[in-house]
Amino acid sequence: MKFSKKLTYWYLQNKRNLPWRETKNPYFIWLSEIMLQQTRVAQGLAYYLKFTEAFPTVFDLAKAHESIVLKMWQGLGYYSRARNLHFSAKHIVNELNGEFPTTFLEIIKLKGIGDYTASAIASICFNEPTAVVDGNVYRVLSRYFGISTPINSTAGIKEFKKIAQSLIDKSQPGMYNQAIMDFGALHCKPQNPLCDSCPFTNSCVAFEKNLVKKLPIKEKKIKIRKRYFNFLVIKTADNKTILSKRKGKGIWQGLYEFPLIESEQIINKNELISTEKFTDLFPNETTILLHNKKEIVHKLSHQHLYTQFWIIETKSLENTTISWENIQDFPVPVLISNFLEEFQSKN
DNA sequence: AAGTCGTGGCG
DNA sequence: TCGCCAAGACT
Repeated sequence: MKFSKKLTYWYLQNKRNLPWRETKNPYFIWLSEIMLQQTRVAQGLAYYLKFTEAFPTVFDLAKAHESIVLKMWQGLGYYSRARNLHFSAKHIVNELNGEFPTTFLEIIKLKGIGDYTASAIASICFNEPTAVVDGNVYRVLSRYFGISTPINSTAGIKEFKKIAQSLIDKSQPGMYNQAIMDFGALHCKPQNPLCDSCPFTNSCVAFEKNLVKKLPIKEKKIKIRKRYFNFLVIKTADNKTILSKRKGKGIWQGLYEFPLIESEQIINKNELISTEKFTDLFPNETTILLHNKKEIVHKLSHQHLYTQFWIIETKSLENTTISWENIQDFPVPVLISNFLEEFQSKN
């Protein structure tokens, strides 16, 4: 039996019922695809429901302020997705008359949409036979065909896209694409794939050659950088604090945080108050208390952040300050959010 | 084109 | 514990 036919048969019996599978509205499909990039369905689902309720149309999303969008995205990670989503929503409303583009070549022009997402939207919403290649597809195809080309090499990306494109069911491309992804997610899993009950065992090269555990092959290992963060959690006499917006290209762009002093190592109170930034911020007398005795290690994909929260009590400040009651309105990274939850439960 | 960008779950 | 990796895209 043909690969796509067998896959479709499996899908119809095993597919997950997910809210974005009840629609072909490109705005909703777009939303779901962006949210699910490098993100598990279990984690993205609640955000999808929240977004579609708050922003039922692209116009609603476009007219929201970026900070509101980021606040709603808080906790989902990879925040450039939210910024690009919002940017493209405004572009669709202002430049495309509110109409979502209808072909792969037009869809992929949108900021934040690459080959995968353009293929997904074009196939699901507009029946265009463009094959998706995500982590699931790499795994299924590398195992089934016994391909050892690294999936994150330039050659591998081209090779797998070509094979995926050759396999797609052109009569139902949207269903086929979702079928191969669901098969990878539920059956041909990274660890402990269900080979015992697999409909493809009689033709799977990896199964035949006992290579299932070795495939797919991914090259390079990421390097993790250690950083040492000191957040200055200010409490003035009139119950205000300072948050600043992260700018530039690094982590958490667009999110807010307490004034940050980064150091080369873990530092103590004396070392903290002798830094230039500290004396700039607090020329006057302050009370300083280290909130967490042991540094909090926050792990990102490429960085480990060794973090200390310093509680600083001072009279009042000339800098722009915000009220502690309003702090929950600001989009913050999980590291800050976790601190706030614990800190405010005690105060 | 190799590095960067979050967070959480799993074995 | 710790490494892997999850509906990738951008620079």
